[in-house]
Amino acid sequence: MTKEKILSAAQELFEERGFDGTSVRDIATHAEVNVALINYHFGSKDALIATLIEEMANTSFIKLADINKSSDSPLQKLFKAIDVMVDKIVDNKKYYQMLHRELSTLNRPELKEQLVKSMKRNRTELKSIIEEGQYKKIFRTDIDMDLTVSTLFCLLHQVTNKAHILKETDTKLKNRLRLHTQDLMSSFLSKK
Amino acid sequence: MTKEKILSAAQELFEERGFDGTSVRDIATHAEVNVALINYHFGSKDALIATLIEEMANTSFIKLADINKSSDSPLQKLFKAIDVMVDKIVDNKKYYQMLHRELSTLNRPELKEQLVKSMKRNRTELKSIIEEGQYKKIFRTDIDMDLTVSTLFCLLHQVTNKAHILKETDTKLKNRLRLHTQDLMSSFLSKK
DNA sequence: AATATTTTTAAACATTTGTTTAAAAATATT
DNA sequence: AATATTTTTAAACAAATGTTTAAAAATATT
Repeated sequence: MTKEKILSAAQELFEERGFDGTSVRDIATHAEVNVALINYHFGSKDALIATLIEEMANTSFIKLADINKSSDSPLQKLFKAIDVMVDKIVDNKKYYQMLHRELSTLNRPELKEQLVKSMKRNRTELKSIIEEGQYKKIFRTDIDMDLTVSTLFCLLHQVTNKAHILKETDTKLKNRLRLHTQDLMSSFLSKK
Repeated sequence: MTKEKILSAAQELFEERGFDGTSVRDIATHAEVNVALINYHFGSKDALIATLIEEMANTSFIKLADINKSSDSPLQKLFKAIDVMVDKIVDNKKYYQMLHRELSTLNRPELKEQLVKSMKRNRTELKSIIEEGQYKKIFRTDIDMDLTVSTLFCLLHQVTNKAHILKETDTKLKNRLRLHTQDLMSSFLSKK
């Protein structure tokens, strides 16, 4: 109970102010709990962050494997993958905002590695969808695969940072993002 | 002399560890200067940051206006603009890395506003290039302009974060980035 | 019911933070 | 050369940080 209260208070404050910007006293106050309990239950602030990052690593994993296994065409798979990613990212805007913020701040390599690893799994799934399309002669092969996959991800994640975009309702935002991304990727990958 | 020493030490450390991660004593040591001189010359750490952000706002402005004024075709203009931006961003990787890191951390609205403003000028220039292409019936008009411009910028800026990409030489990196971006944008914007 | 264990509390601790002070040194002005 | 101003220094300051402590309270075990 206390542990959960601390964890959710920490997550909430971290999303808002970042790891460094949040003190253990902030967390304790917000969780309505004594300061010492954070160290009692987690050992240290760093350990608390590590616990939360483990959870983050799972949250940031997007299930694309099923899509990849289906019998859809590569383009259909790509579109479905974009669908799933757009939903997940827009539904967890604040979380992804924190993820990227901390990813560029975090100075503890093991924790960073954990986050990068979970994101890499998504990249791999997406890459194999595109490669299937190339193998089936539907997609161009003369592309920079690495930058292409990166582009797709950074394009989706950009919404978490753009204040003016975030003003829209989630439904509208999802639609815009989905259409734009699918349009962009299919224009780029389709053979001329 | 002292002021400059402090400023460049601060910039260096901020690029590495961020505003919050750098203490005034870090800066003083690195600049080989007494701690009190930071407050003597700048008033406060915050004022030092503000001074540096002002410089940053100028650095992050990329001169695209000349390109826009030339008699090139919209596609040529777009390609030239990408050229210029790729050069600037790759040549100032660390700086842009800091820019985006702090942009998501900074809690002082006036400073944030300053940075956003200088970046907005680049967006405006790029938008007008694309709009000219649309007006001249060379580019598609059924696109999400806002997301398109955002995509272009986040795509270019992504290199500052991807460790595996940064291992390459600048020349190679610039080439890859330029080719990929130009390819992507022309595939997307060209009418079918 | 008595005892042992776990959890919570308020207070203190040691560091680190940005900042100020007051004297010393360096430089500029007369 | 004497004086005034600016710059630099070492030391101290107050506030905030993460953490520990030792006693109290709550809970579990016997």
